[in-house]
Amino acid sequence: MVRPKDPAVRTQLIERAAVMLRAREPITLRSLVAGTGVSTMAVYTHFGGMDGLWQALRQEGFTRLGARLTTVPVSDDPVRDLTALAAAYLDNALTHPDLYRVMFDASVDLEDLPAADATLEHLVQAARRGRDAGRFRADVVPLDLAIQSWTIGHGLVSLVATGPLPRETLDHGPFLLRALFTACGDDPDRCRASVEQGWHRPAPDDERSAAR
Amino acid sequence: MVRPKDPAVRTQLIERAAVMLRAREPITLRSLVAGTGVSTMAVYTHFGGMDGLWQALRQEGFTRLGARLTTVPVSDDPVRDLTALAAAYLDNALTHPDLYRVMFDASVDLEDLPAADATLEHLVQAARRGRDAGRFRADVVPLDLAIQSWTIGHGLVSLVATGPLPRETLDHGPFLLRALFTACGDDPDRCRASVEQGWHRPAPDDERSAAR
DNA sequence: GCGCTGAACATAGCATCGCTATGCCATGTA
DNA sequence: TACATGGCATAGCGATGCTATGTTCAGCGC
Repeated sequence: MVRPKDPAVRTQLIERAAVMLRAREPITLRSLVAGTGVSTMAVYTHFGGMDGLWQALRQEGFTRLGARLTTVPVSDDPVRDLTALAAAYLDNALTHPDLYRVMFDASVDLEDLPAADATLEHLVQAARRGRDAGRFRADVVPLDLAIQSWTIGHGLVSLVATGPLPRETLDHGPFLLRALFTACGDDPDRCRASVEQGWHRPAPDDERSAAR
Repeated sequence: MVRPKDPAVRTQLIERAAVMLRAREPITLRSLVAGTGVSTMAVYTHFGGMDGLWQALRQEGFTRLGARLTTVPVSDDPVRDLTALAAAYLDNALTHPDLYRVMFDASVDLEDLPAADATLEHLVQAARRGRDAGRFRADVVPLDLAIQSWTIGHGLVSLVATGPLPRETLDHGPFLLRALFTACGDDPDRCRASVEQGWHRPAPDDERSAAR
């Protein structure tokens, strides 16, 4: 290693790609490096090609999603928190719809699995706290409940963001979450209150404003 | 119209594109027409370009899905039928994963909405029968329940087919459907039995064998 | 402190992509 | 039967991702 590669170039290209993605501009090898001062070869030294760039974009998407989920505060009501996490998931996906599409459009890349698992872990923790707090039955497996919550969130957002259903479809979220949580043993009335609070909790908008 | 366009060419190209899709071969204008005897211009006279071909492929996917759902018999147990429809939806998506991806990957095309609605209509009918039969509460809106079922099915299959989760994730299907149906007023015990029967009902394999 | 080494980067060119311009020809009509 | 018209084949264009080749510069041994 006689001449280290400049990490600033890497982040610059990823950032520019994310901006172009949001602007609905086609991301092309030449259009990506145009105006940056770097040449097309930089994409190959840093990412190994366009495929590597897309993979890096997926990582960036999961990183931003993880940062967004981290802003969800932990309260003494795990069901409310779990709902808030789901709401934050939907909000993030609709705030960065193109990035979200990139994260799940491409064929599965094993390099992306750890990032996806890290995302899921947020839900697993909340599910575990809900079980330990007695809101869910003792035989509820936190990972299973997390996957089921993720299924509802991902189903909703992909049918709306990249699918044929209108945005109002997201209003089914609280009902679906209540159905799930109640089936896991939560008291219907408490569940309704918790989901109501978690769903409508105003999302911290630092992420949204900082991203623009 | 002095020289009518040959409809056989159109179906031949769509069929070939579907085969190449299943074979994981990249579908290219030139590779598509290679060996068919027709030239690249045929794609433009019949589809107006590659975008039109992809749209035709989406239509084909919805058509096959609709045909698959039609094979689900109507019984005297609407909840079982609704579960069987969901199971058939998953089965179809996993039988034609690449076609399924094409159906939902692309940006929403207003031309595709009627096809998607026709798919949804199967679920709406079953939901309505479930409500009229007294299995669901009278205030259950069939369209809402259909959308909620679709959300679960699409969430599961896209997290598995084009996402990071393993195939066993589909086993969460019955639990999620029971949670949903029970939340709509179905008796838990009857619901469990109906979902069990609908989920494990052997899928008619004419579609699967005919497609290969 | 200097020259060598090798990786990062710039440039040019290749194969292939989707698409279009153009000409031929088959076919329905007068 | 002669014509007009739209389907289809051919050739070529701009743009794509990628690679081969040359240049430059940071880091190490002496």
